[in-house]
Amino acid sequence: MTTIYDIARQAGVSATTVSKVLNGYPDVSVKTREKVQQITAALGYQPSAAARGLVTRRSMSIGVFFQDRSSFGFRHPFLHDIIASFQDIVGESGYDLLFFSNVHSANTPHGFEARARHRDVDGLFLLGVPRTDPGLSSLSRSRIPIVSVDLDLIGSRASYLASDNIGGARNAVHFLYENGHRDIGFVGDRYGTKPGHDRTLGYHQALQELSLPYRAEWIQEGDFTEASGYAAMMKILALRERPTAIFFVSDMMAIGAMRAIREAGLTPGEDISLIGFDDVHLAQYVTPALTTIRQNKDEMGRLAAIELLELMRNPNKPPSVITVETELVVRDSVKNLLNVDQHRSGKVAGIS
Amino acid sequence: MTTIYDIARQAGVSATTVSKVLNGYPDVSVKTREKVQQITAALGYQPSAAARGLVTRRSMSIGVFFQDRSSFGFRHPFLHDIIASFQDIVGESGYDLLFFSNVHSANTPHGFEARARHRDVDGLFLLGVPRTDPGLSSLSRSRIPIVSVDLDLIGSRASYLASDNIGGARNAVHFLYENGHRDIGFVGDRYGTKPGHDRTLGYHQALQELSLPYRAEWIQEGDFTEASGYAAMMKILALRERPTAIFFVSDMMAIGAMRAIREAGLTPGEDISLIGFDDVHLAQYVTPALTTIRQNKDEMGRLAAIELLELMRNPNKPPSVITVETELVVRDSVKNLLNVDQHRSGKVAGIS
DNA sequence: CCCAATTTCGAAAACGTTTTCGTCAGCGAT
DNA sequence: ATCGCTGACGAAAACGTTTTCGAAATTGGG
Repeated sequence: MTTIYDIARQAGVSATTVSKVLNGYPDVSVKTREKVQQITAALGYQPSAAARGLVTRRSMSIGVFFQDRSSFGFRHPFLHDIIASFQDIVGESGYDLLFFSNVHSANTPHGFEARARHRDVDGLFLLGVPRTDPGLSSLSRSRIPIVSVDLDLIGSRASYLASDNIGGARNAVHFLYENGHRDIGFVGDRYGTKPGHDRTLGYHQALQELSLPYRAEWIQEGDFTEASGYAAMMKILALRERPTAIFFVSDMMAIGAMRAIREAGLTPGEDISLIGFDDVHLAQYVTPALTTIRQNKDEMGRLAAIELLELMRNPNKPPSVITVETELVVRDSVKNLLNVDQHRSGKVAGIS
Repeated sequence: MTTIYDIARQAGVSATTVSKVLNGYPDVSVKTREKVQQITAALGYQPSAAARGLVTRRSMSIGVFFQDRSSFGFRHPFLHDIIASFQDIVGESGYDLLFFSNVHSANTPHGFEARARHRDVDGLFLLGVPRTDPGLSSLSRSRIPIVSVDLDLIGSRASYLASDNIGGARNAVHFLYENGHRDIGFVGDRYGTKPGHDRTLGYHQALQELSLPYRAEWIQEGDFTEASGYAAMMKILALRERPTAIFFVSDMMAIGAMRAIREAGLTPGEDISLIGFDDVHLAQYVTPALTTIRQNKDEMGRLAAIELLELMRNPNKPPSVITVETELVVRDSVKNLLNVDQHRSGKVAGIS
């Protein structure tokens, strides 16, 4: 390995001086500066991150705890998009991303915090970690900057970011209402995730705001997967009195429900209207194309990155709760009960 | 930070001894060993990866160069699945994954190799890197273990893994043939990626094997995206003599083509048969459900991991070329021209 | 020219480990 | 008693940086 000493020798200066030009210190003459730079380039020298990190206590890397297939066994492409956007931003500031393996805390005896310390990461990004994970408690007391998404982690240096799930859910119900629907069912989240909880809240709020009746038999629960949406729909289809529209807390469940509806000999979007949440890639390709509440993934990643950068830069920055707006995407899966001459728009509203 | 010296002091031994018990050296008595272990646990001590890495020259991390939106601007969920599977395996051996930011080598002046050296990664995993990237040349000469997927990187320590793209493409064409199709079009890859190239090769081979005519006007090119599939299909639809079936080198292009076919007033899977490649998640939800050649993502990740682990463990291991088998997934998008009483299977062949 | 101020440079300590090698004690065999 | 082993331990060097602080060299003002 070529070290700082090799350069020093060739340049006829001390290692200290080399270090200084590499780090942009001002107290070195232009002449030696240029000489050192030239030799550095010629040798293709790269500083050792380990050695540097040892003394600076920083690694220029951000630790990521990312539970892809969460406890209920599905993969959420959604989170990948957030991460990609996140990395774009922090990458501009020179940070690389360290993805911890074996994320379930069972395998990481000392929990998230210890592993972060071990690697000397400068910050932490949490996605898809179940809020019940016991390893989280050590994090809330940690002094390492953290941003988590969809996980209401509170701590002195931990900010938390999520879509406006309550507002989004309310918009979904209001949209159905505006299209003449009064009997509105709901398929929620069995696991009590934070987003699931908030969307349920939004549903209930909207019901109240619109003076719509709460019908327990129209409420089902699922686990965000296509299969669970199918199962939930089956139960609703078995009812003698059915809702005219249903709000699903995830697109995949709505898509599963479409299958159930079709199997019952009915037409989704015609006999029963559906609206989802997320706007997964699939939503626009399914028939009928799914009307949904889009989560702005790029914006989520971007804001998470900006927040974490700021937390890392400024040790006195207090944590925040960041909410990013959702957006109604109208496609073809909810029927307008008021207007006969409704037109089905094949276009995606708001897509640029 | 609690260091090895803190433990040593409390245990009344030297730092050397502590280090030895932490690393399982045999020359320490059971008594002191247990004492040290107990104190270590009590203090929640975690060794500094930087300090350790500085002396051992290993980091217990694997660098990942992963170009998500590749030069032609699409995201491939496919690669995420491979990475997840890869990480599961290497994680068992204690490796974490370091994702480099700013992957396009323009931003990484000294290229992949220098960045890997900088971080002291023990191995490298490459996905989605265009084979034209100038930064690759330094890698082929590198002595750091590398596994790349879909990129025929050769080097003394670099193995390369891909689906059996030739065989898969041949199977696709043969399957169309078995269903009575003789006029078989092709939508290939404009960018000359290695997989695209191999699938084109497979198409040509199959044509020869089956003594089918090569019709230049039935060959189009795209960039793997839905939009480009749509465009390619438009051109083919404009022809006076159309093929009865088309093989697309990616599912997304086939899905785009479906849209074009429908807009032309025809029915995909009925008037024109389609077969794709990849088996993306979407494929089973689109109508008609897309018949395709599945790439075994889990297996790819798993084999890549095993190969890299072995390269890292054994400095003398020669590199290999690893091919993983594809699998025909029959759905509803190719019509059987031979049998009138064909049955459309809604089931996905081979899904567990 | 002299002194003070300013530039420019380098010695040395520090960061937290691992690893080599030597020391020392104890012990069994002669 | 002596010798040689073995088992247990520690001193010290090394890994490649950064950073502090003092020394030396240069400059500028009078």
